[in-house]
Amino acid sequence: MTAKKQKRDAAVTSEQILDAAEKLFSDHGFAHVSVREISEAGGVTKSLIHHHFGSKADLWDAVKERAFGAYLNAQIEVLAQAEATDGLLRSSIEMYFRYLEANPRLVRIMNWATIEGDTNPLGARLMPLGVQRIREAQESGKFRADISPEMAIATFISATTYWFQAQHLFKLTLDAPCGDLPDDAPSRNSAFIDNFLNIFFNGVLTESARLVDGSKD
Amino acid sequence: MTAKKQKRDAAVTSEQILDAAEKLFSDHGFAHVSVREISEAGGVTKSLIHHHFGSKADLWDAVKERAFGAYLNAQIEVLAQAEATDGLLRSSIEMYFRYLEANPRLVRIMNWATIEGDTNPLGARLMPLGVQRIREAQESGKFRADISPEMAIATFISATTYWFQAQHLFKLTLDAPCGDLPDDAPSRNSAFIDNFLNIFFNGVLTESARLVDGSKD
DNA sequence: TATAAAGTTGGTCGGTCGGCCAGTTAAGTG
DNA sequence: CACTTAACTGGCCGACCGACCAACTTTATA
Repeated sequence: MTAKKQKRDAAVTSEQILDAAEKLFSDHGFAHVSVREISEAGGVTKSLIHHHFGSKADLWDAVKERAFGAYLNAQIEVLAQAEATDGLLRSSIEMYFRYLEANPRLVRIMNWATIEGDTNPLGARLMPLGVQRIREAQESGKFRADISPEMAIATFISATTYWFQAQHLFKLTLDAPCGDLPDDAPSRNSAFIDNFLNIFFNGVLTESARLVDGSKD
Repeated sequence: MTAKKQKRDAAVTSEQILDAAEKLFSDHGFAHVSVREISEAGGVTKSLIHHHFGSKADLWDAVKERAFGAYLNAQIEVLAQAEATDGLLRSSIEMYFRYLEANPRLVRIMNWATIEGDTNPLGARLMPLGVQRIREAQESGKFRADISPEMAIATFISATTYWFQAQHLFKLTLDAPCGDLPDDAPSRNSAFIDNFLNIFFNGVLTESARLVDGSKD
């Protein structure tokens, strides 16, 4: 162990609290979780939570901030490395989708934050970037000019986000009627994003660009 | 007054309670609302709520059941009257969208129910109906064969539902960067559904069907 | 009208909540 | 080492919660 063991470390303790709170809050929502539960789950005293975070609401804010911050960092990294590639929009959408897939807790936190009226910063950050890309594609004649870039982005954010938000609903309704779809979550997710990208880009591309793209009809 | 006035009417009282509960629950969620608040808002005694509905949780169930039931009745009516028309799928999607637009409280109740793990019956009812229609369109060569009907329906449900769920987020992100979009909610909703249907059907139709449809490129 | 049934009320119970505070212990500093 | 600061603890408090109950009033029934 390179790190010397310490009996007290505010940073470590804070993260323990945040971890426990994130799990409980994302599972059951802010109102359904008590500070006592969090303290027990995190192996700390209830008073210690108030010492580090002030109030229960402040702790919830801290949990959200950490979760959204982690996503934004990942997204910035993704955009930086995807800057050069050609199918930037396509890969960005897929990246966003895969990130949500890999972080179900973030999906639930976003959902709680949204329904409680909070302004989570994810969409706000994504929107202008994507809009700009679509505008460029429209000017170069690849994308149809009669679609609104903002609404196209809203469509993609909505479709992908809600897919994970309501995954257990879709699982329910998909299991019963049709037998030709995969029944494990990963393959189902892949099937969804493939179909979505297929529909989305076929609907967005111009006639000429669609032929170049080589999409089958 | 044809109905004789009664000082006591269980049905009327129940609806008063349900109305107050629906408003408060949809606004703030189950956990954030107390039975006392509901009783005060509904002009009844707290004990009366327990008398009529048993527990707070049972009241919440009753609220959801009424809201979903009202939607299902409307949806059945819509499907019946749209049965004859040609663009059935298109009009069904638009009907669903307009119903959500007209009933923001239902949207929030659905969201609360979903995030709390409840199985709301809306998607389950819509899915098989829409899938069947898409299958027919595929067999008649109007829709592309390489898309999954189930995933196409999931895309449309996701996009439309989340649009209303996160409306205040979109409003926020749409206001700042772009000035060419309408700033009132109704026009914005129309702009969204127009763009979505435009993209969706262009992405779903076959080459030949797209030409017949007369969609501009 | 007698009687049962249902609607309605105010009051109260045990329990849990978030927050606070006085006191204790470990870490940092000179 | 002494001393300050920060991490941490246990216990307690008033407020509020959902649920329950006994009593009272109106409606329905026969």
